[in-house]
Amino acid sequence: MNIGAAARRSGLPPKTIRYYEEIGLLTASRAANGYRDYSEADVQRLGFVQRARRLGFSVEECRQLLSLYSDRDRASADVKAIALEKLAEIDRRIEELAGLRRMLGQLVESCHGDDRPDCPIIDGLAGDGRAGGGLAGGGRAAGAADPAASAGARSGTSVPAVR
Amino acid sequence: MNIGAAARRSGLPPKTIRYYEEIGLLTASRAANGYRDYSEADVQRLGFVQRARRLGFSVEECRQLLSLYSDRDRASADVKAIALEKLAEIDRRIEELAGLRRMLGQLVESCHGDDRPDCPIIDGLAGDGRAGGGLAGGGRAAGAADPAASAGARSGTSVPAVR
DNA sequence: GTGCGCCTTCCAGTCGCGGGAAGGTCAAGC
DNA sequence: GCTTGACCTTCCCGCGACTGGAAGGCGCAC
Repeated sequence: MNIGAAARRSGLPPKTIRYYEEIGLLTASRAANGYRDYSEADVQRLGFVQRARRLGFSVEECRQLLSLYSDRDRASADVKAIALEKLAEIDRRIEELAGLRRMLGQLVESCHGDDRPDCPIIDGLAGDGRAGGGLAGGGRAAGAADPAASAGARSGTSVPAVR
Repeated sequence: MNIGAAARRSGLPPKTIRYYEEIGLLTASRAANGYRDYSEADVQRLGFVQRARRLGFSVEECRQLLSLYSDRDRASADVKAIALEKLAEIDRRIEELAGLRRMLGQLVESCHGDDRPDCPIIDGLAGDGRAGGGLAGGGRAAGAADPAASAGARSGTSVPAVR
């Protein structure tokens, strides 16, 4: 099976499949003409990665999950641990966004939104000190309770677009 | 004021301030020795951008907000429109994450997490068809009701880390 | 004069791809 | 046999919003 067919069957664009091969996430055998050649099992793995990505797992996490996938002696606890951590990450991200939403919502609510220049949103951003929320300076954003020993990451948890 | 002092007062790292200058978001005058020199008004603008970024506005949106900030004839409606759109974006993102959370939560719940290899999480990712949620193939993720004519973007809404 | 901390520029890397160029391959149609 | 078009290959560049580091200049205290 050529890459195009594998792409249609797995839901991943050919470019992405090549990228995954380049970074060593997946492999593909080659036909005599140099074309990549995918087996049914390959397509299975491609679909596996596609679904894992759509659930919010990073490519590196997909690597771990793939290795567990093909490990017949895995402990489901190992899989669950990864999933639980991702779940916690998603929760943190939701909390963070909820905090943003709260602050921005307050500003928006207090703004008349007419043709006059007076604007509490601008004032809040300008840091006049009257900002209620966490807009001050050194503070932590919002919602997130703990310093969050977040895994080296800036806030992201990005997921591929569905098309 | 040198860049270091401006950085401490605005909450932005010097690297970021230079970057903002490079992309034309802000400007800085230069002292005789070639050092960047920041006025009080400059520091105000830096803080403005810092707070806007922390609220989830992209750098391009910060550009618009800055221009409204320094426009004495602005209509607060213009500011509010930007903020409302951002609010909607945040809401979409939260919905999307909530959908992920739901699906992943279901998988996690159904996994015993012991030392045996049987694992509904792996099975779900492997696409055995028994996946309840939106893991199938061509479908839309979860939560998001509408095709979402989302502004050219893949899911992101990233916010700078607070430190 | 020498050490330290600050400043400057430039280059490279991050993450997960997408776009597009330049060229090879294959099957269908004439 | 020849062309056409769809497919495939590799390669490099770009995104957003920075961060890290190298190499070198400046300012001030000791």
